[in-house]
Amino acid sequence: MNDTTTPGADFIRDIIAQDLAERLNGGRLHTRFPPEPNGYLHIGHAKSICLNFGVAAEHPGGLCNLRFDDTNPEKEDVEYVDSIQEDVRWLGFDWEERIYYASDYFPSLCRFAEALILAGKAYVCDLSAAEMRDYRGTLTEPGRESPYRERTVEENLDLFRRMRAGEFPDGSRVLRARIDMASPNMNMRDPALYRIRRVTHHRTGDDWVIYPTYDFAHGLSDALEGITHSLCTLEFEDHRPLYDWFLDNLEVPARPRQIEFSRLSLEYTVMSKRKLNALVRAGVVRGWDDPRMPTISGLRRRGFTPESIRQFCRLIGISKSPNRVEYALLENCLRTDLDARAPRAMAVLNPLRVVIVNFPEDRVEELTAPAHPQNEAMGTRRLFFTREILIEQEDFRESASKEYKRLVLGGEVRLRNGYVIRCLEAVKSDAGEVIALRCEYDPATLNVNPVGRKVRGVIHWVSASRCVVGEVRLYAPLFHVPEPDALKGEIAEQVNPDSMTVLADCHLEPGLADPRRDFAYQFERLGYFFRDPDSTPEHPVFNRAVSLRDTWAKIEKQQAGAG
RNA sequence: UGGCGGAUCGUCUAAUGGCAGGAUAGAGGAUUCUGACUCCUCCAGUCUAGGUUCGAGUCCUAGUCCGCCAGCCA
Repeated sequence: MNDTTTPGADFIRDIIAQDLAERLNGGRLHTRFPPEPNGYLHIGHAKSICLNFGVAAEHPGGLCNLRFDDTNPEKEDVEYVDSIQEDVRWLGFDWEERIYYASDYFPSLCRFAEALILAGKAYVCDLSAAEMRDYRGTLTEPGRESPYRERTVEENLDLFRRMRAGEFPDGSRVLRARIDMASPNMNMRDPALYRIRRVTHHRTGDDWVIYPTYDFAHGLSDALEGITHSLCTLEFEDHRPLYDWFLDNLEVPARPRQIEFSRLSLEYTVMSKRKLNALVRAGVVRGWDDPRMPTISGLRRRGFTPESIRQFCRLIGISKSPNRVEYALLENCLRTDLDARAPRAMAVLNPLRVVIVNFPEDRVEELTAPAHPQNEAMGTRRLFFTREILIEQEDFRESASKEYKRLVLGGEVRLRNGYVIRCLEAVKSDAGEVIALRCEYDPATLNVNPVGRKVRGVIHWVSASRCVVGEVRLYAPLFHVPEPDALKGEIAEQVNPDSMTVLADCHLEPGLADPRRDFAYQFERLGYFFRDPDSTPEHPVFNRAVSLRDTWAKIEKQQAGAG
């Protein structure tokens, strides 16, 4: 897939181009992707990754760091650190040697804190969390100044050092910036800079009992790394004055600029790590990488390609507008990518037995089919035609209007990559259901259309004896409403109970016994399918990443609605 | 009754005072050994009301609606 179609300039790229033109920061461009390692990355993070790494790659000398914003050990874990790196790499981005951790800056941050204390711009506050909330005021009323706000520099320095030395219990004191308790911006009402937490950190162990807050750590980490453009989502807009306040009041080596954009919302799914975590914990999905999850690992397991996700991020663009992107757009990106590249195969999901009465019982005929109908370079594959074959149950009707382009009693269809067959008889059970078909084949129709008559259509099939039996999992959206965030109550109780359908008696063409593990196949007429890691050599398991566009299903639905 | 931000086809997104364009979805058609892909055609939009201007999606004024903010989360 061509990654460069529709470059899609946006307001952030415009700002950056202008900054570069004005030789701001000496003409340097340096961004960063700053995840907190407290969960798996999702498609919303992909948007940020594509922006940050993308914008850096577009300019000569542009760089993008990977930085873990690991300032809250209570929620963080190395499991997430590892998965995040894997996901960013898989998406196709490279931070080279520039992998950083906010926790690496804890000593520097401490020095910054002391500098603020020395300047009379930070103080140790003994208010409890509840008292602090009370003193903070409300959205419409100013807050009140803490009784500890006027401590001397010496006292503050002493207290802060003793906080760090572990002399005080958890939560008993915080270091606060001394700004303005009457600010209409709540973030400026003497925000907390450091809190006491005796929690083992996944990188620094028990070295620290005080940890910096996001606001204090983030902008200063940016400055320490020489970041020029700090791109983040809209909910941090209110934090920008504070971000700038730290840069203005401390001696920092660089002057990064924070720019905010809208986070991604996708129809029929949730995006908050809290909610995704709840789904995992409640067991309604099989893990962070469940193919129904909007996580990078879930999309990967489902069969999405990095290219399709990057293309999606390109198409949705970057803006500050509220948005909720249609799920169909994501699916379309995958289809477009896979249509060009996915090898073709045949698989029957709901089998119906067909006996070719004029084909000898012991004969096995080898057929050749292209791996891709529009791309000869992808080569060919071998199929086996036998007296007994399997077709899709829904590809046969005893009678149907001529709009139905499949097999009917007495009618002819072509078996994809094979012969034309005519249905002579439907064999029924005592209950009256069709359990098998008796058909005859026309030996003159291999790679040749019959003369003087037109077949109804083309259906897929597999040999009943020369095939492998496997499992196929079909997926529907995790939620049945386009905006699940608006649902009330426990998120785990709201998931679509039919979000996964397991078909255990699927018959696949022989080549699928040992499928490629890096890429999806197109099962012709059904969609794109990707081998699931639950597969064993004896029992392949495939996930349907996305169906093909299904015009017939749409017609049938309309007719059902009209009738 | 506080602060910050946002509003353009159904959806996402361009247009930086000068032809409202693209993508996707939708409708119709062509083609077809995938009811796929591809190709062609069509439908469809500037939140409201005033104002400035030769000219406004863009600037001004007043509204409306939506989002975020009262963690020692990020």
